Amino acid sequence: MTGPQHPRRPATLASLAAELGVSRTTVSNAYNRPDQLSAPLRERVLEAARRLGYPGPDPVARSLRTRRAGAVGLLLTEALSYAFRDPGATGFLEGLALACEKAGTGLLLVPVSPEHSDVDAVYQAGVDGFVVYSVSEDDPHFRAVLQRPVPTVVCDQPADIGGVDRVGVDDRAGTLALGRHLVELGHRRVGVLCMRLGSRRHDGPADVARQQGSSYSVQRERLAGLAAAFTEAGVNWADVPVIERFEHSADAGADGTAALLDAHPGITALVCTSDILALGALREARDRGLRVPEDLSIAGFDGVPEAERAGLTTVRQPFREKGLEAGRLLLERGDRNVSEHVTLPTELIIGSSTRQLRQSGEFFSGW
Amino acid sequence: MTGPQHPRRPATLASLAAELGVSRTTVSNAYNRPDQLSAPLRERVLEAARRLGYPGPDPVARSLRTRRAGAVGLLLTEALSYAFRDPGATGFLEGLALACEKAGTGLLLVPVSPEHSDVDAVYQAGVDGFVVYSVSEDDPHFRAVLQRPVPTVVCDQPADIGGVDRVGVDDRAGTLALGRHLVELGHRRVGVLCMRLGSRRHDGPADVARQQGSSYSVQRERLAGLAAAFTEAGVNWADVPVIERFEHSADAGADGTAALLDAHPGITALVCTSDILALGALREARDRGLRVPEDLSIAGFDGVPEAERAGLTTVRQPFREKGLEAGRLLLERGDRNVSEHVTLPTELIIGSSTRQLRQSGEFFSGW
DNA sequence: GCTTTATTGGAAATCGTTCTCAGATTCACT
DNA sequence: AGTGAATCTGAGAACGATTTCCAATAAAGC
Repeated sequence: MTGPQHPRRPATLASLAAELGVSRTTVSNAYNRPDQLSAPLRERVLEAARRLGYPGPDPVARSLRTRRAGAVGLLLTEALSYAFRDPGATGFLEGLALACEKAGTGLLLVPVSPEHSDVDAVYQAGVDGFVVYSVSEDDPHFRAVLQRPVPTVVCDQPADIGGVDRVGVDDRAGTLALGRHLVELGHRRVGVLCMRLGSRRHDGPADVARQQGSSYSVQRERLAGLAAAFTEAGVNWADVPVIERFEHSADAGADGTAALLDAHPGITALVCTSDILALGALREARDRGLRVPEDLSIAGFDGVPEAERAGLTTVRQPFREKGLEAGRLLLERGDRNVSEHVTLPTELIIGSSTRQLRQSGEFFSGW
Repeated sequence: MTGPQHPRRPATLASLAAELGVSRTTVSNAYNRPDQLSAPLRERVLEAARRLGYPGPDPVARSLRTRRAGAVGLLLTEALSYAFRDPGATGFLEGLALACEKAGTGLLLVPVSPEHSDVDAVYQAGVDGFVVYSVSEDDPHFRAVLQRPVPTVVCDQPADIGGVDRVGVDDRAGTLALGRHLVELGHRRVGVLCMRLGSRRHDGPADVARQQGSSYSVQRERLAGLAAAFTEAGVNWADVPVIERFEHSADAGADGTAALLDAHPGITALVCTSDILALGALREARDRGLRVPEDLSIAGFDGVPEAERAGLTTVRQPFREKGLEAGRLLLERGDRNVSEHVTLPTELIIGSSTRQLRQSGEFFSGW
């Protein structure tokens, strides 16, 4: 097998044309419009290209001229590499990739590292549009994306950005259903473990003001849904302990659960606003000798495979479909002017991690 | 929050320069060489840019001029979307993404769908180099990549391509160790379930000729390692049934296992050349009422998290490191001329799915 | 006050295509 | 042979920036 041989001065369309004694147009047509020139001539051109090692029209020059890059950019939360560890993000990516491959469009992952905020990467990306996956409202990279004169689709957050499409789920309805489920089971003394509410690291209790002022609308909505469910059951939401964790990992979930249980040993149910956190909560509960769900009910959000395998009660959301839909919005937009908003449904999955509260004296408040 | 406003005729560097009454060079310098012009002038330029909605230098035009795209292309096996379902591929992607984000380089996923072989996508990609992940030797997309006058790094396969870098693992040594492990446990009557050996669909037995003629060097090597291990134990490799499956999924693994056990009920050990297949094998064995490892030993290859959780005996390979290394080879290559080959080590993980063969009469051949 | 030396901004060439439009050639048909 | 239609081909202008000189101005040295 012979390797690639690259002449030090690579051939261009012009040099090939000169070599053949034809015009550049002809060579260009040989590649892009086979019907615009005779078959033998076309073959002659392609043969010469092969001989001179001409790899076909330069993609960058072509993009400049045609004003089409043939790729969409993807801006992700956190570090780029993190996306491949998060099951929700990979599901989304799979759907988006599916839409892209169907359209023959490339998918450019924009390098974003949490440390140096090199917004440059966004300005450097040669793309026809952007998909933004779940970033903070004040994310500088997102700001940069909005500057670029290309269509943009946001998934999940930020919500309510004028002029851009959005696809998401009804987070509030999801946690509302989940909260009501727990209420029905008799739970009144609950604790909540949520994901980061701001861009700056904060690990600890989050009061109502912080909850409502969060720059992450998804968390805001999920907490609001829970608040509504418990408020309508007569619980004073301000008394419900909400613990926030900056990192999104099972370890953080376990750690947050420990803090929560230390401070509020009396809770009978723990709601985590993501499955990853809930998996950590399950671990921590077991490590403490608490039986789930006998001693403590635990619920999550997202419906990632690992959580469903563990029998977690959760709210399932269609990650893959979100990716597909985001791709569709971006790639199949004609020249519409109005922005579209798509909200996909969620589904309450009742697993074996929640159950009817034991009717033990004072805490029972059913019937 | 106000949305992005895009003037219908977007400003260019030239129009901005005209507006300000300065030259294009000055505007360009304001962005790229702040030290080349006075601070007040620079501020005046940036202010005007803000006012006119100029989003900064066009990335495509800049790429054309500077001959740098600021991105590397990634060519994957199969469909692009498949990569996000395969745990090995996601591990690799995570490592590669890590290397990219460190270098501030974008990662362009080249759209490849198994149906229409639109090699165009490869020629369309504006990138400074390619990473190719585990494709067939005769893959047309790969051929196209070799045509492009940019550096290329291959991960896993194809091996032995002149002029391109490669990173992989010693597959043969891995299965050699695995095979010897089984031999030590007393197994002589074994069956093998392997991944696709050719680009065209084929599901069924693969004789030695087909094994050695495979266009997938990874499978070739893994089978060769097994052959070596069992040959040195006195087993005639040609008698060892090897079943091939085109799809790479647990379902295919279960299905292949069923075929293998139907045709060769006497085997005491089953080696799968990937963990995904092995997970399906475990399921099928259980469905048949076979106890693993008491009635049948099962082993895999790759060391994906799910398999290790299941206690599978396997050969672990460092996916993430492969990605990191591939990125390093591509991004940190100075202007070296010789191609580099990196081989990372594997590790035999002995789980609970293999055990000493029961000393039952005629089949026992230990001591 | 005159020359030397930094500093700063500008003119023009270039990167490799595609596109428009007009001119040239071929071909069939009367 | 003449005509009109059909088919190809070619010259030049974009596309939007960067880069290499060069000229002009300002600061400094004697």
